[in-house]
Amino acid sequence: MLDHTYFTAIESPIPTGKTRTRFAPSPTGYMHVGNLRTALYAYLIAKKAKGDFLLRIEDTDQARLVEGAMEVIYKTLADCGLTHDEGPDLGGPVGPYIQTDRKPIYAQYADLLVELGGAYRCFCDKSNPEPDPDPDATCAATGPVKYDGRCSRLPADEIAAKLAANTPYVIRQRIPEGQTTFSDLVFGQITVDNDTLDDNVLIKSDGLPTYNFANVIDDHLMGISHVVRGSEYLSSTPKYNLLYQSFGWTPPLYVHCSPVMRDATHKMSKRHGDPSYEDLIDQGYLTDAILNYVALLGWSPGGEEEIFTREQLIEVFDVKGISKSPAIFDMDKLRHFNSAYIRALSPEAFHALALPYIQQTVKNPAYDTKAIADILHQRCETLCDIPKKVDFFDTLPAYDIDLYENKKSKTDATISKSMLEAAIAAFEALDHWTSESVHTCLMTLAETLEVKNATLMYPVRIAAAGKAVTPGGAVEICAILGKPETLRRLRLGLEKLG
RNA sequence: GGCGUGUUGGUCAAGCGGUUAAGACUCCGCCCUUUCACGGCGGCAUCACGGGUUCGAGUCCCGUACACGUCACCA
Repeated sequence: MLDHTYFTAIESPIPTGKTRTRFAPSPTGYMHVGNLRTALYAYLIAKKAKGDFLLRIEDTDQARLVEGAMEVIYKTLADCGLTHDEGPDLGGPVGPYIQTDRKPIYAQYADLLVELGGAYRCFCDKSNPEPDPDPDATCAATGPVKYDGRCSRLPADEIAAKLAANTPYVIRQRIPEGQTTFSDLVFGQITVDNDTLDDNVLIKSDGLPTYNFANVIDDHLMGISHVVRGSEYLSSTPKYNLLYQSFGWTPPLYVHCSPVMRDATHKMSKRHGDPSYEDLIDQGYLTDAILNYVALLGWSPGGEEEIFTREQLIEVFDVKGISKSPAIFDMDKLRHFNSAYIRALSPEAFHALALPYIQQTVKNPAYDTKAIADILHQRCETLCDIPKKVDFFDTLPAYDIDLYENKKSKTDATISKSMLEAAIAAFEALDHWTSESVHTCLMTLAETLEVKNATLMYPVRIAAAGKAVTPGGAVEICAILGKPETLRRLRLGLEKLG
């Protein structure tokens, strides 16, 4: 006989009606973009309702554990500001928060469920084949391979005998006849015939629960109000609802999210080389930009505004805006968000972020990295754009003289030559070398020469940088280069022009 | 194969029986300009298909196609 006081004792101390969501990854790999989005939505739902966001680790598959995966999860959540209120590291009122630490709890509830008639012990060992290498193909060819349920019909004395003989067993869910309906906040009401459902294993022979069991027990005991997860669980949700019914519990609200795709037919995946959160960071994307973009992938705020801080997202987020169809991850749009976030940074913040990238190609300590950061600030989409944009500071590239030919600024080799001569003369006479003085010097010179600014500026910039496209104009570049180096490069240009 | 779900421009998407079918990204053109970028203006381009229901359908119903998910002692 089961001790029912045990269950009352460990029933959740969380007040009903409180919004609580959870992010429940299994530590099997890296944090892909879809995962991050699920975590974000769960966080937003909780915080919008002034509720709790918990972290639970689903590690019941001992074979798939990956070293270091937990650290990636903690670090990503922390970096993104998706701070949890309860979790393995923080503890909390409904712990433990790691499933393998909850093993005794599942065993108790499994026994209860057997007693309640919602599950049965299965002694079949034949039904433990090696994992099918290609279950999809098998099902397509042979149809579904359902367990025949023979152990569900075992007489009591036979069960007792097997138990007494220590026969290993699993616990399977008993699926009743009829139909099961559940409601999802994104997909609406879904009904299935119970005969399409299998008597799934709830407790494995190693005594650990499967996801199918653990998620129900944990979500209930932890007082989870909204279960936010990927839409791959849509098909098994009826089974979970049946479990809630057997226990006499109220099921949570479901929020199933469609996947983030790499193209029309494939999910984002590590195998295809799609970037994880960490990869994106390495590629020079800002956390806030990634978060903002990911929030909008498969969710629409309704209005025309697209840029939101995390705080604004909490305010504006609504489950109603989550879309049912999958969304394709668009790197171009991420770049757009990233450049907007970079431009919105303070000059100091940008300099701090950009410095290591600048130093990849600008090693000459004479150059003012703050000034270089300033000319880059409004001009890069990712931090990784930086090194090659400023590589000309350390070494003047070998450039071709037709670079001097430019229609818009009305320059060609001949005009450029005279412009450089004039600029060199003016610069030689310039003692005080600052951005302002260089600017005044050049502007005055253009006026004296009676040419448009571009006609003078263009050749000076080409000679100074040796590149057609540069961050900043002639003035900024010359100012950073300093007088001697500017003059050296301008004279070199003059030489080239014959 | 069974079951489930989805389908508005190239991409993200708004739309909730009557709209010139929003907006953003991309791309193109123009303006601004010291190259580029930023910014401003403009442009290309969409309701998967077929039947209904209705005075009227992207919007509701049915079917078809296609796609995805699921059918593990994985989650």
